Amino acid sequence: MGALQRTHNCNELDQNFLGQEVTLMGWVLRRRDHGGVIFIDLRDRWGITQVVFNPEINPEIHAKAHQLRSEWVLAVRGRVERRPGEMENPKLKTGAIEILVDQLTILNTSQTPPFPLDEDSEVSDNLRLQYRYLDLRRPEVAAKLVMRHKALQTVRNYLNDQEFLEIETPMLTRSTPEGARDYLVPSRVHAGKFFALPQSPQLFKQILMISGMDRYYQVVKCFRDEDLRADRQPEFTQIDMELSFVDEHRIISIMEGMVKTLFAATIGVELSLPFAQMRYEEAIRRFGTDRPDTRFGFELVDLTQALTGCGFKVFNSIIDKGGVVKAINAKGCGHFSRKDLDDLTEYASRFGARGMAWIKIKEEEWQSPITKFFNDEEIAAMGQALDAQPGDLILFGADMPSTVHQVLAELRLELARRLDCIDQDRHDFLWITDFPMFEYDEEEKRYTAIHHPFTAPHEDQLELLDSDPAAMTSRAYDLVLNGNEIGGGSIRIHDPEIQEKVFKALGIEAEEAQEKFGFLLKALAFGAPPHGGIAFGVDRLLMLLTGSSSIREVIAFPKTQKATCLLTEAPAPVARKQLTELHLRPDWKEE
RNA sequence: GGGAUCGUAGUUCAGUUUGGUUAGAACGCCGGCCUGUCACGCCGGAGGUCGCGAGUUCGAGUCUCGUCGGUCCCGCCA
Repeated sequence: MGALQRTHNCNELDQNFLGQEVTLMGWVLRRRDHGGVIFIDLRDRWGITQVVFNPEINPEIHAKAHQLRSEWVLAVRGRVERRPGEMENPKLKTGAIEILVDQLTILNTSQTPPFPLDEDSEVSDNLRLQYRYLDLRRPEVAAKLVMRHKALQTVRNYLNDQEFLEIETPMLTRSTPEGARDYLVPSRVHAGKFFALPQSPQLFKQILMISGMDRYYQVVKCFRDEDLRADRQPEFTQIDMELSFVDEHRIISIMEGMVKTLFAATIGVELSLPFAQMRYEEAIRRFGTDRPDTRFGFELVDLTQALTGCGFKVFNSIIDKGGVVKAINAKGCGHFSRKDLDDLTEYASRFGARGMAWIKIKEEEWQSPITKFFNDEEIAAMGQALDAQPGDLILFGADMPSTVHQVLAELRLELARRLDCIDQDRHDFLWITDFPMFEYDEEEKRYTAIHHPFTAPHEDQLELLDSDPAAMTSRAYDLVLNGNEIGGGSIRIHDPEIQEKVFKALGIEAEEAQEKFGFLLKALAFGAPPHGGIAFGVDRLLMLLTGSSSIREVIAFPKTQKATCLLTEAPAPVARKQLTELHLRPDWKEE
């Protein structure tokens, strides 16, 4: 008798297979030992099938089955039987049948698992990540990796159909200024020199366009050595793309097709095209953020003009210093208690608010510690601007614009969460366009690129490069879904002269530009086609598609918030000899 | 770099407010019984560095300080 060969998986047998001899392989999910008959739920990647050991059929095998325990690995051969009488289990796809076992091979035993795999019980991240291989056996966890696979396959098929080429770019590349902190790899061959892991394949994909590849994509790991969040890991995956001879409209329309295909294939949602678009300026003005969640209201209203010269000193002095006063009308929140308001104020303070004025709109009066400072005209103006009705609550932000915007943007999200007024079935896609080219960095006393230094400005604004860079807008675009940035890109500069001017505006001198980006400038001079691209965050996208609360859930082997891997215990010390080879001398205390 | 929160049996958690006898429950695990269960049932049993270290106290799971780890957030990062 040879070794058993698997004939089916644990999710495919039903009445159509009655009477067939089959062989299944999998893990013991649960055993129900009645002394006589023994039931085992056998689990594999696909599902669960009940296998039965009956002492009357085969006493020897039955005795052997008695010792089976959780997560032992089995091969069973037997006949597919209809379950007797009322014994069907509607919860299982295979619930109408069972396997009457006449041959059992124990392929492996297992220690008792450190946490239960058979239910969706809460297990600490600590344990889950330490025993990630067990965690991944849980169907609901495995399902997320399955969906990730399906999503990537769908995207690849779509892009292949659109004549994109999948091309790999180096993981060992050079560190470039701007952007996030690099992960560095010391060179053994060149003492004192370092590779950097890519933050994105930005320059390579542009060079591929210059190479005439025309359309490139890659499912690619990117690395940023910054602190982690629920939606940020130090290594993450992008669907990265670049196209030649296109403008932003063409790119946006191709991407909309891709996203529509993706949503249909993964979660069966039919999106209607095209997606909404909004200029950056409008997003900030109405929502305080460049990634607004448009599933609910509470929009920002600018009261600066209406309240200039008002009797409230706090507002006045802020306006005098160039600040703004904006407010949101929390419709129907007039009943909020003092504690509710204190909580919101405390919440606002996390984002830089130094206080939060509020007004409760009552039938007979405006109830607030600050109403007395305003005259009738000001109150009327506010009431009209905010559409204030009895029962409403007005929340104010008064500070420099960036602080006000951040605070009110976070407050409106917090309000929506508290009131539970977000329609979870909605998929609000929104393109944000016309970002500023530059923003002024107070610390470094220079302009930095909002997107990156290769983003093209609008051509009719080129003369502003010298006179007023801050007023320039770029040909960049982000795709936002329900308040989450899931992708972003731009049309690039393909003219080396403009590229040099942009570097100059960023305070990067010609010499430095040559040293750091000389290879790109040189390439641009050899007939670079107009081109542009975009990249999607695969992990965030999958987090949204699976309804997960962290991207760790959709990454097979994620890192903890302190950027360690609990499974492998990386990072770890290395032998002194390895350091010497790399020309590194440790200045840390050795164990 | 900073703030918040959690850490008690293999797991999930109660006990910490107000320090005081032998630290409990459920699930899991082990043993026994059980021929139709599917979260099987019944009976019995084992299982604890209360994260770690100092301190206060006659006495610390409980109070104080430090430290380690998980998570969330600010800064940082597109």
